[in-house]
Amino acid sequence: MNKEEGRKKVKKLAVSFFGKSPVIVAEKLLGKFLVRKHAGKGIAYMITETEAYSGEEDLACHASKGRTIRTETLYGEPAHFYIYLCYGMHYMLNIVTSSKGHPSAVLIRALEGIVGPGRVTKSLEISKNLNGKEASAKSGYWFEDRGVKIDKKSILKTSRIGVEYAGPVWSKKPWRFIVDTT
DNA sequence: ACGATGATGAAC
DNA sequence: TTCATCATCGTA
Repeated sequence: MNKEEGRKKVKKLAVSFFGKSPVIVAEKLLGKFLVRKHAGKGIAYMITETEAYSGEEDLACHASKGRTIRTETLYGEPAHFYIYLCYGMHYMLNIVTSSKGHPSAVLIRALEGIVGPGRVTKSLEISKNLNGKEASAKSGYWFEDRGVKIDKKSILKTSRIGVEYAGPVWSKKPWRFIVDTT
């Protein structure tokens, strides 16, 4: 056990953490850490902004198109990464939630000091080859609880970004969660 | 305000 | 096979 781990309790998030509705998981991921194995050590980044995408009925969720090659990952096991290319240049990092057969995921929109979903994947060198892989030491990316407690009152909830096409009902769902650091 | 840039799904 | 669309970002 190294010094950092000795000071605070560090718990890797289990599959069961992700086996819930994406709205719950999205909020609970704030203050948790995304850890990347790089150059022989784990570099941890605190998660500060997320969005939930929930099921085929959610017209903003890619699963609203039904089961396709692309959405297959969303229909799979929770705690697996769902990565796709957006606007031809940016990879989006999502983690599958809920249970197998129930397509849903949480988009990681920002980490501490890295704001924006495209910047997150660029900074951590995440690309499509992580799609479908489980969050684990084996894939090189996983999640940890490092004992940071986020006060409910410092969590900002807004509608999701860039999903106007989903119509008023779904684009206005308050499923974007941000740690208010002001 | 706008162009970059390519996978995806739906139409034909 | 073609076409419009897109969970964005850097530059102006």
